[in-house]
Amino acid sequence: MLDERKLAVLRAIVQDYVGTEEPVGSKALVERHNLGVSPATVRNDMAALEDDGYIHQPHTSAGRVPTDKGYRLFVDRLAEVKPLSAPERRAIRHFLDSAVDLDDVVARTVRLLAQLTRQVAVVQYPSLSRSSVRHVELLGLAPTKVMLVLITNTGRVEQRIVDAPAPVGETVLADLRARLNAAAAGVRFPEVPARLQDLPEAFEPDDRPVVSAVLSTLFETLVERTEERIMLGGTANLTRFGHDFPLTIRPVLEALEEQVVLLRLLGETAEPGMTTVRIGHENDYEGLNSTSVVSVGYGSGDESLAKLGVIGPTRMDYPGTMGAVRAVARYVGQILAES
Amino acid sequence: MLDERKLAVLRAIVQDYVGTEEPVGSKALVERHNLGVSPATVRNDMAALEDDGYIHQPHTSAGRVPTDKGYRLFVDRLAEVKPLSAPERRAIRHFLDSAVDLDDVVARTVRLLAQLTRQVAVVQYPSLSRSSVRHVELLGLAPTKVMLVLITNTGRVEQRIVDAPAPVGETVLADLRARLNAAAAGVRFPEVPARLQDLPEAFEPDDRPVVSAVLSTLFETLVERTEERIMLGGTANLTRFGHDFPLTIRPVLEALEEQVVLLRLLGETAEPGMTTVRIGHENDYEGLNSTSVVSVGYGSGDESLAKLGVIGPTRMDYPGTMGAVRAVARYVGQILAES
DNA sequence: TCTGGCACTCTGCGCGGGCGAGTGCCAGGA
DNA sequence: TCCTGGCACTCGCCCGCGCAGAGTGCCAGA
Repeated sequence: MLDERKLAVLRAIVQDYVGTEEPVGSKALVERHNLGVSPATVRNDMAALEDDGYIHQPHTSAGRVPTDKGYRLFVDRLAEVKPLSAPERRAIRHFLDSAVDLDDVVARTVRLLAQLTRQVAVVQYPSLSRSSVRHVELLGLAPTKVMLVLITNTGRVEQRIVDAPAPVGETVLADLRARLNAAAAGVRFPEVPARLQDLPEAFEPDDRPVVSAVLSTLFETLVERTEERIMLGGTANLTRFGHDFPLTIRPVLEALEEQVVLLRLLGETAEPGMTTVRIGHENDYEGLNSTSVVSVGYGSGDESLAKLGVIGPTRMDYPGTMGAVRAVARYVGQILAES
Repeated sequence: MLDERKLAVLRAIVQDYVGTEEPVGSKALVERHNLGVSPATVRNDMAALEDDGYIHQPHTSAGRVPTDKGYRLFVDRLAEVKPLSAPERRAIRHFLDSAVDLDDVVARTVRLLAQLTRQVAVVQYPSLSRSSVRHVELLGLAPTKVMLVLITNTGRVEQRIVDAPAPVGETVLADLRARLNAAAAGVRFPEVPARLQDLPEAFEPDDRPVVSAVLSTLFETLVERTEERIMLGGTANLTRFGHDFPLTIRPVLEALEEQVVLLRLLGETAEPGMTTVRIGHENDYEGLNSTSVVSVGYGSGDESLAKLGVIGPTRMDYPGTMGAVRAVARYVGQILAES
């Protein structure tokens, strides 16, 4: 069905269209790529490609534009990931090395990705599922209010206010604090609930509701905070999207405001280095039907901590973008492993 | 120079233009507002207003559009801040009440502001410099390493590692923790050093260097961490900006990516409730020449903790926006005071 | 000082024609 | 069998034209 030449034609179409943002015709194609055949032949191939749904003609007398399916084939079989140049790699390395803390690493990564790809960059905070509890602190703020402070072995601190169902005595609080730390200190997040589930029984029946309230808040904190945070940047690059502005850009901006959507977009976790490309309608979210997402897992060592990626028009430079995303992910992983 | 009627005309022009987004002519003006005079009279007034630079004519045969100066006059003398409706206030209250921690309060505030005003919302995290100490926690990590956790009355948490000059015993740590909290709890940051300066003398000479090390780290934390954080949202509302899209929106998006610019935009701090409006060219930043910023200080009690506000086109509903911004600021202040 | 009338200006819009890019098809040649 | 050159055709884009409508400025009169 698709011989070598047809694939070459498709590749050429994608490349040209990405460059010019205009439908590409048979004549221009043979001029810019030495395909070794005449425009007429290319036209036949194009007709075949169109029949198979890889390209599409906006109007009868216009050139061809790749479809989502066409981009998909291009990404899967035709594109070679373009590695970054040595100076670029050095710049990345240097830029990330000067980060002072986790927030800074993430912020810099976002900037970097946005600048390199000239698209919208999204970076998920490293997952804490491998973290463990260093210390849990409880502070009575008011008779029925307790502040819970969780300190992780990575130095991260999370705090929550617990509304207790009954007044909490200072002795109970101290007891609970001691027992919590005895049972949970050094334990990895996912295992904490199991270690603590019997804890309420160590207390007087009157105090158990309070203990349970504190515990459930703690569990929530362990789970929730872990995966949720995302930072994004480079939204100004959306202005390079297309000429038919507001309609294209609005749903994208709306999507970007929803953490949930962003998280789903980055997709299920995968091994570090595993690059995922979702093209146009392959994204569940409707507003992103004309965008593609290139994402990759990053992590220290062989375990994936989180994902990062970029969001851009389906008409994007896939090889370049994939190269940049991968490179950044690798360096971020290294930085995190070192610190 | 500007009699009552001219002011009424200006007010009417601003109101109509904000509503319709189209230059407003004399005839439409007398039809929609009962000014009690004929279009011809209004035209004369308009000519005068234009001479004084309050309004402007895009083309010879077009209606008038307010200038920055016109909006300024409107805001200063003609606009009455529109209070929110009772249901709206209830909704705000309810929405903010369900926040679980500081991050959540800020995030919800941003969403709220963006939705209420249908513009881009910006919320600065409560500043540390005006906060007071709620609790200081010390954790021995290693013989000569102590983690210092500072919890502020606004729910913010800062942590530092202290390198002690000598091994620190658990009893000393407990003693220090107790004394620190006794002396500093509830005290405003700037006054903390004075309260604690004699503290080392309460300890054995051997332990004093350790105490001093902890104290100096604490003082540093109080002062240093001025790096103000900002959260923004509602960027999708930018798409309602104008019809001449990319050119208007791009510099705005670029500005919004720069924390520094945002901080400058919110401006110098002021008392809580003090509403500031910067119109068009009154903003230093060039890219925001066709936007206005409505900002207000918020805080618990009578002291301003930080600012929040919205950014929108100069052609915005100032009374409504100011009302919403003020109301949200007041509620956020309350929430922070309670927690 | 306000009003009604009048002439004038300018933008926006719809219309129609010409241009050009690009196509599909076909017959001839390797 | 596959490629090529040629040819007729289609259709979107651009340009210029003219018209309608909104809005103005000015002036004379109340």
